[in-house]
Amino acid sequence: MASFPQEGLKHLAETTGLSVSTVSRVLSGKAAAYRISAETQARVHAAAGAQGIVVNEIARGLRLRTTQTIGLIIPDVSNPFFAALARQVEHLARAHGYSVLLADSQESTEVEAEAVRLMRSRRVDGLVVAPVGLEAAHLQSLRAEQWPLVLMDRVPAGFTGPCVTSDNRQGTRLAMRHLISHGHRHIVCLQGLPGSSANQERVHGYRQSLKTAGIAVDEALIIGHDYAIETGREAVQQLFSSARPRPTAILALGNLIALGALQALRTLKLKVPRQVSLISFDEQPWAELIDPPLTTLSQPIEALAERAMNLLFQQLHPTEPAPAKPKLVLPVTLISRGSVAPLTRSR
Amino acid sequence: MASFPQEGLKHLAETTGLSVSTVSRVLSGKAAAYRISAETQARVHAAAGAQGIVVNEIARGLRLRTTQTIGLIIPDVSNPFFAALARQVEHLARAHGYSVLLADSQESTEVEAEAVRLMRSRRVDGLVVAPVGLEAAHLQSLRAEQWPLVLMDRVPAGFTGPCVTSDNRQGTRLAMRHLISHGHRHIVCLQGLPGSSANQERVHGYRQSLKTAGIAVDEALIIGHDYAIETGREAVQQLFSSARPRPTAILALGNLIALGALQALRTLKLKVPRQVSLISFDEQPWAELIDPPLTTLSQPIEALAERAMNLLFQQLHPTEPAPAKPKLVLPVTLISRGSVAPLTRSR
DNA sequence: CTCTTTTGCGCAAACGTTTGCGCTATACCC
DNA sequence: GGGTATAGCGCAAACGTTTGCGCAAAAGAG
Repeated sequence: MASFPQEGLKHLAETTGLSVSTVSRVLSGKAAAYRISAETQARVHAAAGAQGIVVNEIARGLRLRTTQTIGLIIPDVSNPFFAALARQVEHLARAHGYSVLLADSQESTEVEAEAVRLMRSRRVDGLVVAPVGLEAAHLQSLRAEQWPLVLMDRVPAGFTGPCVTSDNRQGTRLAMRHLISHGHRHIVCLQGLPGSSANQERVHGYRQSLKTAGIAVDEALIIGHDYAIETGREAVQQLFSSARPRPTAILALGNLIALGALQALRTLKLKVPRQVSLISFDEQPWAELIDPPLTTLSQPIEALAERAMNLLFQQLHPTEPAPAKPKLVLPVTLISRGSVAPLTRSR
Repeated sequence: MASFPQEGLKHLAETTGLSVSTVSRVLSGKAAAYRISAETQARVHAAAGAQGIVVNEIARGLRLRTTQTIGLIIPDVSNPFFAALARQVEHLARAHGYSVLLADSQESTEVEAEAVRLMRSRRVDGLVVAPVGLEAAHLQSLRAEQWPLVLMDRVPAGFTGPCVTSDNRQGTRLAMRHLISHGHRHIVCLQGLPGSSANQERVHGYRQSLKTAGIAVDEALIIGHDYAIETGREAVQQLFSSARPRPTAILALGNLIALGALQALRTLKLKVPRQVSLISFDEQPWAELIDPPLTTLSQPIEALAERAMNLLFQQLHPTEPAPAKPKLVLPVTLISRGSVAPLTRSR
């Protein structure tokens, strides 16, 4: 497919009357080391400029055992949080001369494992993955084979290796302190993927905060099973239309979940924040424009990606004797807007 | 990097006592065609199952002159419109056995051209690109070399080849009819990238609609220079704080632009829709939750991606004598919410 | 029992690079 | 002018597959 005769070092060698070796050396900047005359270099460059692209990276990859490619696995690229991560990863990769092979795992461990297999067979130089987070085996085996790897956002139990996450406990604690200090006692926790580390830590922070405040944990208030918008909607729908005393606040553990919650609250005709207060994980451009402006927990997306890529590059180009097994945890900040109100007797 | 001894057909051949050829034939499903005995096949499969991944796709790609990879170039993956496109493209690609090499052009023609060069040297089997749309040369040259290619969303002037876009004129006409029927005469057009085709068509629809309604086009009301949130904000800031008679409606040609506009309107303390009506391109989950709920033009994202991929697969696996040069145009729908109000004398 | 056909598999070339080594021609030294 | 050093480049092997062809053994035919 797509083969013009004028391609490859071979053709370049013929048109210049030189050998493939020489052309290769000139084009890969090894001219000096191999004493190629300035005149010959010029000849090659001229011819190379005349043609378009020249070197076949596939053949190069085979010979050099490196593809200058990093694999990126993301649970859902259309989730703006991950989209931003992906963008940053791609930029940093390109800035360092790497291309990005993208896979969307659709929050499925099986798809993710399959993606890992694929990336291995494609011989990516390294992997940065925001895992589903329920299984570590396929990731751990990469490490066992010394395959450069960094995890972002979530890290499954049993994974021992470099990773960078937000400080999820601190995040929820920030949010819970905010809610509790406004008088809230019945706080719903709209969780994401239950077994997944980020979610677990957030839920842990939720429980801990309640305990610290001397509030009993009502397990029925921890609800949800993934990060989808529909799940948030259904959870709120169900929880707020039941007979039990109505909760007065919601902590949504993801931006899509919060959107779903808002949809449900609207159809239930519950006013935010008058009747229900809401805090959402993930800061987004639309957060301040929502009705009411949404109080959010902002994760340092760029920093997450940047630190992750740094950890990866350290593995790709080892200089130091490897700095232990770094687990970076980056702070989350609370952006206070209008979606949280003090609890009043009015209800 | 990342090299375990137990990898590759070679090793598999040694452990089974067979030749590399035989192993290759079994693993690639050519067993029958080469009369490999059932027993031998079983032996290979057993050994292959014991090891993990086996075949080196790089070497395979070199030999077979196909990488089972498609290149995806996107102006900004963090823009939810493109993120959704990217997700869909990735899914479809994988469903057909292809991987996706991702590049984010950052709305820069140079970066895009560089990305194309890269993808060519990486020997992707085909390319699907949402181009910046200002230049066609680097894309057209791909076509000249018969490189399978499809454009999405925008198509630069001078490009002759398969592409699929939204019906941008129809979209703006829908929006303009809506606004004009509500009595609006001074309508701002917050445009995206001026020279880019999607934008041009949208602006064209804007002008046409005004003319049809007998309204003079005020060039000063067509403002903006890209799809960024800041640009939308600044444009509105500037336009609505100047002395001239205040426009009563805004048509934003992108979801981020609309967000910027809303930010600016809020700081200017202009009420939507009482003082300013607003319609935005791109439907998003948050649109209905904005204050006020946003009237939007919904593009058929999944369909765009799906049609584009179909056009690409037709090129990758030609069956028919090639169905001309397909240019697909998909309809846009108006979702009417609360951000448009009838013009009153109140101002 | 010999000759032909079929079965089952391996040999080796090729894909397009990179690179260690070696070869020739010129330059330098005395 | 003979010998050595150096400059400038090409040969060929190797990376890990796939595949046309060929060869040995088994099976079938007579």
